[in-house]
Amino acid sequence: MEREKEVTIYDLAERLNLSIATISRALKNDPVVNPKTKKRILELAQKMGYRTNYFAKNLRTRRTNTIGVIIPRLNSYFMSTVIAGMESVANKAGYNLIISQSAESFEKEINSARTMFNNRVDGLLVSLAYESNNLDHFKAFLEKKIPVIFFDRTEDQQSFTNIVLDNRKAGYDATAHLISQGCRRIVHITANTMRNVYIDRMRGYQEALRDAHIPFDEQLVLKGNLSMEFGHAAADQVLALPTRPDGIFAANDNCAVSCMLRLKQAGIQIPRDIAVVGFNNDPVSVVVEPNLTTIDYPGYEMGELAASHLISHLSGSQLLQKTKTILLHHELLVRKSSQRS
Amino acid sequence: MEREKEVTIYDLAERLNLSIATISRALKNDPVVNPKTKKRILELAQKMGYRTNYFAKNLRTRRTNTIGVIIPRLNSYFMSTVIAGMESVANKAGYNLIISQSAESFEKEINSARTMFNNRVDGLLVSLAYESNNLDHFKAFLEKKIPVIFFDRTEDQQSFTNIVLDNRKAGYDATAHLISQGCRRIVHITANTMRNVYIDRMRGYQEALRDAHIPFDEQLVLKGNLSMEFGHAAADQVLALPTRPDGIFAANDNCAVSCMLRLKQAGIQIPRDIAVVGFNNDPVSVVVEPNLTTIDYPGYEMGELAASHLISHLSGSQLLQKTKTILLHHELLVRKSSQRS
DNA sequence: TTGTATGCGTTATCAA
DNA sequence: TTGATAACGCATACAA
Repeated sequence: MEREKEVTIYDLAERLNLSIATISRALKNDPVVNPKTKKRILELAQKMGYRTNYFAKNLRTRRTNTIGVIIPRLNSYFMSTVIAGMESVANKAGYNLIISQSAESFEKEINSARTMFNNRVDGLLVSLAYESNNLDHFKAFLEKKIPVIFFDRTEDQQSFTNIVLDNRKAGYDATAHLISQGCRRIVHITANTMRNVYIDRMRGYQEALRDAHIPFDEQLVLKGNLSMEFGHAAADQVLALPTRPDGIFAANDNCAVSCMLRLKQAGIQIPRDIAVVGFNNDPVSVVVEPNLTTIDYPGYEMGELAASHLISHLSGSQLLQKTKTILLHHELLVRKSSQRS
Repeated sequence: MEREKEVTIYDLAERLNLSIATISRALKNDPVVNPKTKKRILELAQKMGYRTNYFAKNLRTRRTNTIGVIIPRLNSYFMSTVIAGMESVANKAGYNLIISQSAESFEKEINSARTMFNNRVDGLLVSLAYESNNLDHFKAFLEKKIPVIFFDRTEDQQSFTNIVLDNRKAGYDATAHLISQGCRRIVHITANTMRNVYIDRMRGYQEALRDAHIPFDEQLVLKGNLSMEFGHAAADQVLALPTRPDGIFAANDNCAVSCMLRLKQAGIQIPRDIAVVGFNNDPVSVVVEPNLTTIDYPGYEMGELAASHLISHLSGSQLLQKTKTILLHHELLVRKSSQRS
């Protein structure tokens, strides 16, 4: 696997009878170097196929132009959209993305964090795993002043910036909508975790009930992993309840959809018997029949925002370096699955 | 953005009154160093929070342990599954993935290739853009003996390894199945590009027709970008045909699904009036009603295979370094959308 | 405007 | 088994 030798600034210097210092300056477009010589240098560099050695450069400058991304899973529509947004911004700014999946495991997340740390990423973008219950594995970044931004799946803390939806409000909106359609006995399908996004959506659900003077019934909260399989199981649970519910608010579209499919199999009419609202605006929501009412979650924008926020911080153009929470707007998209009137 | 200073092997050497050479050896677990001193070194390294400086290391060793991945788009179920498979293999082997999206643009793909080259990736995994019509932008890799593997979207060539499905066979299977269900007038919805996957699927379609003595009708081939929007448009075209087709083979599930939705809107019964087969086994195929018959495309396996193939090549454990084509197995999943008997 | 010299943190060669 | 030392390719402080 032998490599040919690379062209370096020494080679260029020798050919042009200049010092490597001048070459180096010319290559980074330093205004101090004579335009004519700069031109000669750049032309020769081009001709000889020179390419910057980023390892030497990084070794010198102690920056890597690399952003680490830790996410639970890549294979969801939402997450791949987020990554697409990040990649687009990062690429334009000359940053590379290194992506690692925690597979919802705390242990793997810790591992990923260490890898990112050892790879000396300039900054880190993280969406937490279900299992993660503390942020100790990010302390090292804090100590080295490497910025970390959490997005979507976050935790309340004072040390890092969070970028999230107003999940409480979104949960409220979804539930209030069901209530406005006449639902009184509303099931909430959510994740079996303390992760913020689910806690907050549930809180919104509860508040909407309270505001409508509907008593909260623990029995109507179904918890699982939000997979399509769990959607089926949830439907079975719904059907087995002594008094049939008339509405379902699911914390994710995939789960809502598979739940709908099972309910329909069982002869339930949607939305007449049971109205359904999901979360995320996954493309599948306009495939299922009736189309699923859902909360639009701007994944691409979230990715762009997280990346650009981090990068502007890194390039120092960010005045306010303080920790904060950034809220993205959501929107309730009303479709057939919930419209009774 | 000042950083504290890092612990280096010099610091360890000083503390232990050893040379950096010994430290370096101990850290890479060189058997030549005394077990006792090795132990002392590793303990101190741990205690002082030493971390390898990969830039120095890479600068010395001329390897980066980084794999570049260039793909058209990240936000499809198939592609994110592929990436997930790659990431899993790469991570275990100590490699990082750098991902770049070409957005189906030839120009951006060239750009991405250059970035990857400049970042000195150890190897490259590529799925070509719609627009790409030559591979000149990968010549630099060839010259530097940096291995490149193409997957899914490839091009016939002698220089690099391809990992693909037997798209011709898959197209044949899909079409033959429709024929077996009594279809005689079968539409093929495909991409507006010369990319291998689509050409081959179409070829299989034609061969299946020929074997069944059904004349090929150019009019029944609908070309577009395979988006959901195009699925709608394709449905409209189908409905506008003078003689109504009785079968549709679409080169991708998303498009097949949106086409089905529109046909149903128009009062067409599926599969009775028109039977439909898709491609990819996207989760949406079991949401649409009736469930979509499709070709199972093992994305995760393809990602794993591509990455492990590349890595074993890089680590030299690969005996056969010759260029070749690797075929993955596919499977026709027969569901309701095509079953007439 | 250009050049000299040094260090960034490793690995690896040669000696001891 | 360990040590001294020379690269690796670049950026930069200081000098000219």
